Amino acid sequence: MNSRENIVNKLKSAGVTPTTQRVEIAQILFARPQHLSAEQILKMVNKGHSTASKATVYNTLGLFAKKGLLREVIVDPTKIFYDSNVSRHFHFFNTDTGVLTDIPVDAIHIDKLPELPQGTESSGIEVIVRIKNS
Amino acid sequence: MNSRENIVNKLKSAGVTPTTQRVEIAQILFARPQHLSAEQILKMVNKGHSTASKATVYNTLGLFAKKGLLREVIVDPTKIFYDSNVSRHFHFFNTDTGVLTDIPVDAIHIDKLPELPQGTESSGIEVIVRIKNS
DNA sequence: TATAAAATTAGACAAAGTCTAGAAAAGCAC
DNA sequence: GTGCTTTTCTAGACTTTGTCTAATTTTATA
Ligand SMILES: [Mn+2]
Ligand SMILES: [Mn+2]
Ligand SMILES: [Zn+2]
Ligand SMILES: [Zn+2]
Repeated sequence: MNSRENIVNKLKSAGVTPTTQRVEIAQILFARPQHLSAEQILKMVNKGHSTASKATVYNTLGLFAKKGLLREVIVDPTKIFYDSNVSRHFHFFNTDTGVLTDIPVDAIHIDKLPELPQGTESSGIEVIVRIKNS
Repeated sequence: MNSRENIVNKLKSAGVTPTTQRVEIAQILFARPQHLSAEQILKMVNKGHSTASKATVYNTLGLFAKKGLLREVIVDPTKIFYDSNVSRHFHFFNTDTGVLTDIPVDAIHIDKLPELPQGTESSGIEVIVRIKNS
């Protein structure tokens, strides 16, 4: 399913040249829907057979996000989470454990959206439910 | 209205000893509803008559947040915003300008809240509408 | 006023992320 | 394939936000 061939095609379709490093990073990310930080990905890549530098990992994650292959989730003040699930959904963030979990889109209903400030357009609505262990 | 006396009482009511530095920081913050970063506050304090160290500013903001006098808003991966409006409301975040703006609570209607993961309790729902200049 | 506890400080330190300049790889024309 | 250009990758310096430490100062209390 997420064979190397599939990943290569996914990158090509998004207009991203499938280099060794990018394919390696993509294989880790797109293996399943998950939330990973840049430093986690850096470590995971360098445990595998090929390697990538810090700069390449950061550049690649930024590129993937720009091309819509990844979603950046900003909930933890110390690091960005990269979400390999780019379909519309929301998040729980457990402040005790630092774990991010998905909330299916239909589990929350939002209506009566606010009027945007003059001269701006929306680039997405985020809902974060902060939770703690009880 | 927000005289020194008022600020001192506000801190005392929250169980915070009103030291010189804390009162100075509080006067800046509670002058009006606003969203400020720690570094902005540090600069503002040290332009005034009294001063405070970096460690004290960070400690004070953390303490105020813990005591419910401030709300931390995490939308910008590079810094925390401290919101002097602790009443329930949501935010626009303009990714082009870095400016955070309030959305009144009644401008968004959320129902059908998700079930929380086992063994957790909610500590607040955040809605962030990311916007960009059009 | 004496003592203990709480708060402040300078500056070292940590961690995430950015930048630079050179090396390597990829793409392209022939 | 060869040469040439453009893109990508890299190590490591650097930046920024934020934390920590150990000594000093302030505040609370008896
Ligand atoms: Mn940070
Ligand atoms: Mn950061
Ligand atoms: Zn997600
Ligand atoms: Zn606000």
